[in-house]
Amino acid sequence: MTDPERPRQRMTKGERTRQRIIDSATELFSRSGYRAVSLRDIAAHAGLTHAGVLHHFPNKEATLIHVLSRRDEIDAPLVLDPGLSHRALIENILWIVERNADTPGLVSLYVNLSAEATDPAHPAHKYFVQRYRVLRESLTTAFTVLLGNRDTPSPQVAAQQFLALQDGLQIQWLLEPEVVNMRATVLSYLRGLGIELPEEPILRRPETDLEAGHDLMAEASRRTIDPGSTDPDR
Amino acid sequence: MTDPERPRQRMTKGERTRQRIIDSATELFSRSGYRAVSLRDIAAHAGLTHAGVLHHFPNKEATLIHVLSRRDEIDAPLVLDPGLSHRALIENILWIVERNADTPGLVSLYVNLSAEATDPAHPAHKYFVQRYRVLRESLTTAFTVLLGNRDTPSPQVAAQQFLALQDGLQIQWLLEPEVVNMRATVLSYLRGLGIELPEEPILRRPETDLEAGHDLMAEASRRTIDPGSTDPDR
DNA sequence: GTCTATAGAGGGATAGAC
DNA sequence: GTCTATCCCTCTATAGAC
Repeated sequence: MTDPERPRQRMTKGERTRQRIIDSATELFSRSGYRAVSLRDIAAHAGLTHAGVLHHFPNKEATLIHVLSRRDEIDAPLVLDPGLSHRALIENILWIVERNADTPGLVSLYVNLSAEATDPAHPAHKYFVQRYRVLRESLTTAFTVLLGNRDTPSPQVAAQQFLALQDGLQIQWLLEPEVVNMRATVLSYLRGLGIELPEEPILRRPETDLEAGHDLMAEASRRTIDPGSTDPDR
Repeated sequence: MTDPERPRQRMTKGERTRQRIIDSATELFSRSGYRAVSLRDIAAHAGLTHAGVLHHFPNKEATLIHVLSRRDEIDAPLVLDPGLSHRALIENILWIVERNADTPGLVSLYVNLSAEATDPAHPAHKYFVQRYRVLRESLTTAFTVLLGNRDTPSPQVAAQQFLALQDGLQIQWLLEPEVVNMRATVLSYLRGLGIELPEEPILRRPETDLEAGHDLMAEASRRTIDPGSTDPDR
């Protein structure tokens, strides 16, 4: 899988084009969702024709798979590293909430996709089912410790509430950014659970094992298209 | 506006067809969202051609407006009746949560539409902005009283959290209905706020002033198409 | 009130030139 | 590696017959 951190100079021309295509797909899917964006839209944004895009990816669905995979390469280590403390997991999620408030496009991508993907026929359906399973599991473990001997909510319910709160807030925030403070509202929920975190934003990205948790998407990808086989340049 | 309670016998043929079209549109939008459903899909489901649909509605957008208006005629009195007590408002919302768990299509409609409609260019954008404004306002007033002299969360934040929780839970529930109990999880949130409600479902629809709050959609409709002018039969 | 026919735009995907 | 050209499909919307 392409390493987004590798300097562009060291990439082949094909790799750079693939990168540009995924950048464009990310931005356009973010704005309007997967189904409403055409290959021609993506191609125009990336500066080539739709046939050019289909030289690098076998079909439209493959571009979506790559967009999601790349997000996971960046974020998965923050939440799936098994070496993470329970507190660090919550802090890292809070950091993501914080960063989201600066990247409305990214938020829009996940809001649109997670809604579309509730349809079992959607190409990203399995991906989102898997995603929420993994996140709920991690959070349930963390809350089991962090909630101490509280009896309500249960760690399982707290995990569902915590994730639901973030998703729901994103919709309200996209509709009216001025009236919703995602970070403060999530913090307030955690305080209600007796979990105190610093009021100030974290700013810098938390340090992580960059190799951790990269395979959240792996199963879903394999069921559809092997991303590795779609690069005719290597 | 058509009264959905009036017996079908007393409707003209045109009214019945319009009703069937809106029923079909509701079901299909619920399954796949607005943009992914075509007029031909709606027409086929309602048992006529797409040209037949366009005889009753000037364009696709008008069907969406009518679908949303009809939902509001049913649900708005439950949350916008000014004669409602603060406790009754929360109970009515809980009743809606309860009913939602029996109507996945309806849940899917709002999940898909509220995501699509975060785009300012979406025909239902203004509608959803308005919808959340009104709901937050009602809930803020209710929480101002119900939270007593708690200082955290503020009534405004509680209103945002309460709505966000419901929206986010719907996504998780649509993805994996077996692992999410929407009613119990919302109840647990309210208990955390010190608001105790009966553990058992409410079952029957709460009684309301059926005329209350019908104009949530009115402004948004007027800005696009006057629904009254689209029925050539009257 | 509903249909067929059609216009005109745009979608995904493929073949083959360069 | 990228293009043009093309196929074939589906979309929204309109015109006009019945």
